Amino acid sequence: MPNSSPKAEPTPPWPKHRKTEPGACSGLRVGPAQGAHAQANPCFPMPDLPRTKPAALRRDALLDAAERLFRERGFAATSVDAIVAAAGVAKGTFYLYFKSKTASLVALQDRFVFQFRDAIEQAVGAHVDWSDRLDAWITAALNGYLDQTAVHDVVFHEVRPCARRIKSNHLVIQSLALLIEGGAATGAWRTEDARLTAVMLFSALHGAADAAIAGLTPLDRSACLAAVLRFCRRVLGLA
Amino acid sequence: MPNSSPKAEPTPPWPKHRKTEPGACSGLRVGPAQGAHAQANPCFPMPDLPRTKPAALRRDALLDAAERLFRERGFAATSVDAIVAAAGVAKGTFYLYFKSKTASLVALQDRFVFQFRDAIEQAVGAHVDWSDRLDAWITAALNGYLDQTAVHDVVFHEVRPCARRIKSNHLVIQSLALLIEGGAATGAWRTEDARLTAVMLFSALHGAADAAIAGLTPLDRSACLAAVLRFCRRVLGLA
Amino acid sequence: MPNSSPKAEPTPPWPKHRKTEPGACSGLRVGPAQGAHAQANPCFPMPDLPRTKPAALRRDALLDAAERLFRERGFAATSVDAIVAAAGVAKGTFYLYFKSKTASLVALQDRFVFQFRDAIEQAVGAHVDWSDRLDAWITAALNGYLDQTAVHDVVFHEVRPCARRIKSNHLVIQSLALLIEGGAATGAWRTEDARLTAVMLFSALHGAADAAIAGLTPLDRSACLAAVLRFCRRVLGLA
Amino acid sequence: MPNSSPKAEPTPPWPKHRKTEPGACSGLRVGPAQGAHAQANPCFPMPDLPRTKPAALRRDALLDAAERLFRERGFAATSVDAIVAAAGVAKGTFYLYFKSKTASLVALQDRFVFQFRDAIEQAVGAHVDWSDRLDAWITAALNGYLDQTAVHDVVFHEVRPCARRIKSNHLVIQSLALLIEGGAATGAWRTEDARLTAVMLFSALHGAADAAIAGLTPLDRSACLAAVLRFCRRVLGLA
DNA sequence: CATGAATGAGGTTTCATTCAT
DNA sequence: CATGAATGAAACCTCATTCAT
Repeated sequence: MPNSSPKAEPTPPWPKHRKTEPGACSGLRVGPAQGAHAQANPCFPMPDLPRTKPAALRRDALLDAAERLFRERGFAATSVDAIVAAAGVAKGTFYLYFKSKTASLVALQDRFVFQFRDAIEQAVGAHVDWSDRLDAWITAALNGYLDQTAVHDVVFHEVRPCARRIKSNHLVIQSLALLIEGGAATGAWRTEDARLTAVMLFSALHGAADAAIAGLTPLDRSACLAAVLRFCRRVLGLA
Repeated sequence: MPNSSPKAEPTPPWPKHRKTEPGACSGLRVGPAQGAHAQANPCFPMPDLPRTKPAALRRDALLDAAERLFRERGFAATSVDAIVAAAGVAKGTFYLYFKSKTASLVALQDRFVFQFRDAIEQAVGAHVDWSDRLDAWITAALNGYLDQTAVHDVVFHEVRPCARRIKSNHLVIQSLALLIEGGAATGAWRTEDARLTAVMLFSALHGAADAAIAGLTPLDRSACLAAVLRFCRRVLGLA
Repeated sequence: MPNSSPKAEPTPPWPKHRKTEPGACSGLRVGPAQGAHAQANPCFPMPDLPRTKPAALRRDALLDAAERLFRERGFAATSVDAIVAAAGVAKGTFYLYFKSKTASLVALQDRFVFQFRDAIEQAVGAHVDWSDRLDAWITAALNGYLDQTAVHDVVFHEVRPCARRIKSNHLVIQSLALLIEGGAATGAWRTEDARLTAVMLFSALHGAADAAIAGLTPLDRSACLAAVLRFCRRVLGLA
Repeated sequence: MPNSSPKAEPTPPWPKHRKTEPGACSGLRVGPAQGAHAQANPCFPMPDLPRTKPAALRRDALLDAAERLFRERGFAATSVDAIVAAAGVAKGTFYLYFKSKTASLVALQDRFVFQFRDAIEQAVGAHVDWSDRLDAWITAALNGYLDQTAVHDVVFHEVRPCARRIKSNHLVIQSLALLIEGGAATGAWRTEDARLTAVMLFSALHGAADAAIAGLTPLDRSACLAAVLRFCRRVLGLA
């Protein structure tokens, strides 16, 4: 891999090695031209560490690298070069796993959604009382959001056409809407339009979290949670 | 005559854009290349309209063109070339008025902010009763938002680091917070934390609007407004 | 919607070169657009010669092209476009090997320095007598300089802040200073300040060469050399 | 340092100009478009200070501004915009006095040459003894050079095609050559080739000054001068 | 599975110069 | 004498993607 380019040597020191003289090569090639990598005695070449990994692991490694970089510098500002450097693979490898840079963002979204939803539903599932379920939902959502802010942002913000935020959170809101409907059906609370209420409550929660993150409210996390819970109960006529 | 310091980047001070004596020149209008001005029948070319305009008008024209294009294709997808073509001026003229493409986006934000705030405050100012003022605020905000969605999106979405949305809306939320505080002070309603309540109410309003735009709720605009108003009143213990 | 901080330049993080999803792309060789490679008869298109070369060769080819063009038209007047055209590669390839146009000039300097120094020291090394060594140094330097004038000029003239010429020649002068000191130590000649004497002798040599090149003196190369040698000996009290 | 060809257009004269008929004026022009100048209260307009100056003064002011900027940032890196800003005039005014940016550099060269030569000849003229005249010449040249380094550099370095340095200093060297010849004619010293000796001595002086400026020699100005004088005398067989 | 040299369209920005007022 | 809005060619540099090995 005769890299004489001035670009910084990619993070991982364990180098990848290009192996051979290609057969149909131009007569010009005078030497082995192995670049600066041939640090070992060329007479006793290292038996080429295996560079391969199970596909799933490699894919995850790439996804991890991408997520970190997207978070740190934004999607558009992150080049595929940077991702592969961070993952310690060659450029082509990236395209072995993702059709495009955008495709890797979508993969990240899937990963996020799956985990986020899972966490909420698991929390809710532990309760039977409707009021408890509501509290659990709100709590899990707020915590999850606060914990994953950076990822959430990058994953849902950086896409054009900047789909309405609501749309992105469709599944999560649906979950809340069902909860609200369920509670209403059993008389736990009253609501005119479960779906729209869910939308607004979720948005309120989101906004409170954003404010907390932005440092615009002096409240700590638990106080924030308390405020959101109170807000919800009031909307649903609980308190 | 070697240079002892081997790798130091020598100060590279040449201008990057023109390397040769320009000689015969740019300003020379030799052909029909009059840019986008030639809107009239090319068979009867105008005898050289003066191309200058008062600076303010030119600036506005550029801003208008930029806003339209940003709305239609997004900020990043809009090239300065496109903007100047739409405005009917040369590329350099753009940079006469804005330091960079990004700077033009900022100018757009300023314009938007000014108008949006103005509209809300004007609507509120027409009422004295606190409840009416609240309703007016909500109504004006929702309508304003629904009317200006496209601009709003482009103007506030395309910036990194995607500052918390809440932050961007700081001024507007502040306005709502003051309103809520004012009402609370006179006993028009009760609230524990005017600021956080404002944040959440504004977010809820925003979310409802987004849902309406995204077509996720079957309600029309007035029904949406009614729902939001009801939501607000409930939160403030009014109804 | 409004953004409270009015004028702050928002971090502008989008990549500057590609704004839309690239989709089907550049690398795709769809047409005959094979760049400057198609040197063979276009009627019988080569079945896609491999375009890759060992990095070192490509780098050298680029450097050669750059040197020639810099010499012919000057650094600033040479565009990267011209360089890559001359080297028969795409624009991006240039930036694969050099971080910037300036960086390629630096690479050229390195190349020149290496060769120039080598030549002088090799010539000197063939002698043991101090006087012979001095003559050899002067001769090699003058010849080398006269032979490489064009390269020398471009390589050391085009940089700002036009570091004192002396500085650029630091290594070479150092070599001369050591020689003078060595001779003085063994009583071959006398000198008050070896370093400053080296500086002045080297400058005198340089000046004589410049005059010869500029055609300001009617002497041929050997006469010029003789004059410089005589000058030096006189300064060192040899003749 | 003088450039022998005084007024010659540096490079082929570039054609220019265009002329068009103004024709009818658009109705769009609404104001006088006075730009940012109208800083005073428009209701009580300042009675327009006269902005005009005698041509010679304005020209000098522009030249001063240009010299300072060229010195600080280099010729190419200095824009006409910067010059006019520094001189406090409008862009067009610059072109009223200089045909191009390059022309202003040439004007600067003339100014420099005139002053430098004058200073040396005046110093020499005060002596009659040949040895004193030589000393005076060297002293004045070294001092003048050390005092005017920055200007000298910018004025003689930034032009393409980087004429041999020797050529630029033609007049000054000629002056030295005549001095050496004169002394030789009267038997004050001996020399084989006055012209070449002058070249080399001047170069040595130049080199010593450069080294001093670059901080490569620990000597102060008077020590440097002493060394150069000693060097010269040795070359001419004086000491 | 993996590599990495090569591509090249596309973008932003600069600034010398003109000319109508 | 002076202005300054407008021009527009031309430069540098980026990076998503391909494909021969």
